[in-house]
Amino acid sequence: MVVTRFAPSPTGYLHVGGARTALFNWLFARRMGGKFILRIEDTDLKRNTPTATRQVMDDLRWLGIQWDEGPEVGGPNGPYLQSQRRDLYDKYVKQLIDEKKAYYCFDTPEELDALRKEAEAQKKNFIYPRPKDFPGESDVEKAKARDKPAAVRFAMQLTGIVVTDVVRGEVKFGPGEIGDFIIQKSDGFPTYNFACVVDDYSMKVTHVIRGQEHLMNTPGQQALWKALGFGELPKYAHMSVTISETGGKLSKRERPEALRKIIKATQDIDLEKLAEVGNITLEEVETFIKAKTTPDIPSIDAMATYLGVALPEINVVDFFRSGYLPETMVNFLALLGASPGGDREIMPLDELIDCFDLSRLTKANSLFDRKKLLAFNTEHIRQAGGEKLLSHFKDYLKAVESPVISADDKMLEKILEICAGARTLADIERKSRFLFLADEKIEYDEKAVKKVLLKNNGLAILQIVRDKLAAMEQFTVENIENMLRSLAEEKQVGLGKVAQPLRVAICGTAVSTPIFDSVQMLGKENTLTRVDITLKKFGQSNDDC
RNA sequence: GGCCCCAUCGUCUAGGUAGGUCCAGGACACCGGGUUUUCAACCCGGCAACAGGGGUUCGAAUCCCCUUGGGGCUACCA
Repeated sequence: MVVTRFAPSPTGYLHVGGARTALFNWLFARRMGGKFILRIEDTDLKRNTPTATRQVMDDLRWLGIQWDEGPEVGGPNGPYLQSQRRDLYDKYVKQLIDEKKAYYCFDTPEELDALRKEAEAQKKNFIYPRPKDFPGESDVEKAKARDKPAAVRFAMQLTGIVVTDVVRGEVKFGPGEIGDFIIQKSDGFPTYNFACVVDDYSMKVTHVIRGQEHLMNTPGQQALWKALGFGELPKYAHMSVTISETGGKLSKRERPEALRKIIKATQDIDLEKLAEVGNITLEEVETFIKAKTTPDIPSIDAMATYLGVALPEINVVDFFRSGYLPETMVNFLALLGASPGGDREIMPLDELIDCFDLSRLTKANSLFDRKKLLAFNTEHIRQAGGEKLLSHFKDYLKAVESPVISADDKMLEKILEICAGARTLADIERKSRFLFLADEKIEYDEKAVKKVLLKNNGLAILQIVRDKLAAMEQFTVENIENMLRSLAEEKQVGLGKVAQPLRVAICGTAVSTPIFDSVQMLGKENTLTRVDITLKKFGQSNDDC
């Protein structure tokens, strides 16, 4: 049976690169009728974030990626947190040491650094100098007494290694190219390369599908696998890497960097206020701008919101909060660096699973194109249809704490219906939120006011519209439409000339749900109140125009 | 610096494993036009690529080599 796994380290939110790796593993397992395991690689105490595991699981679930074994669901090969598997790693480390396939070393970071610098100066690859005789337990005691760190290194095989990769074919590594790497850190935790091998074996993983950044780890892991006597190797598939628009691997750093750029490029920013909204000190803001430190994600987000700027989405939650559907993400990610062949693009999940094939993975790196993602989202919103879209929309509204959440299902369905063609859920929320604000809380967009109210007799027309609305007995979409259309005809102007002032009056902005429906949904009373407020507020300034 | 991977329109890609059906197809973006009560959506049309150089072959986007360019790794991170 095919067994795949996704093994993130809990250092933060799940980002799209990780999501893609998880998705490919999951898709392949589903396709082959196999199992998909979630394993948390929390062996680096310094980098772990307490909430990260929770976050990653939430994000995977939002995408619809269910794990058959792993945290919370359990399974026969647990525990699924590496920090809880120390005994297993210790056992294998001991085995390797006993068999003289691994040895203790006591170098300080400074000593290693010096060796590395020397190698570089000689234009050579750094290879750790393996001692002739491996240190024994007594040496470990001695080192500890002198406060020297004791780590364990794997005595790497000296012959060359060939990695057989499903997407790249045979990749050869010459003899002596891979040095003795550390398998157990001085804090007693295993390193990634070691824990990964032990776990892939003990969890019976058959296919290791991961990013190309791991290709260079593979010869070492393969050698370890053999030294441990684990038998037949799993199949390896190293996928292309996702590149960002700014070049280089898509990384979590991009959001803070984008924010830093914006802050630097903007004049008159109240740094104290910025620190306050970001819940950090003024000093931290300053060091952040100087690119010396990076605040936490919530701080970054809060500051961006305060500045009213949109940062590029990187994490799965970012896309959720920007109004993308999980179906969009899954479809788009499944096709990034992979292709079903032919012209197929927008596909439902079962089809995605059906056509998934490791041999269709692309070798070249691919750029994450947000514009195309937007197009995918537009299409998926269109295709999602009633119930599913409604449920996604409600999830979204809750997450962004929109006032629109106060609407009942019928109302939300109506909004979704009249917003057909929207690109994101955020668009729909933006267009409809005016319906759920108090009449006196409407914020007027300066540009919109200038353009449609203070020009071309906007206010005068608005007054006429107001009177006609007030006189209307049946406040129906049809009547509202007829009234506005005939008024436009009467005045010999386009419908926009009479509709836009009304729109700005009730929404404060030039963009909203279609005007006839908007007015009807708002209701006669609120509409008139808002128009009156608008007329009063901008009435005087009309004289100078 | 060392090692490794990669190379078709601006972008994602089809075609490449079995060379001719490819003066290279689709999608997104972009440009032009249409539709339109805003923003979208929608409809029609257009622009646009086999990185360069050598081979092999009757014939190469497809096979080989070199150059160039991009990316990755080079941690007691994963």
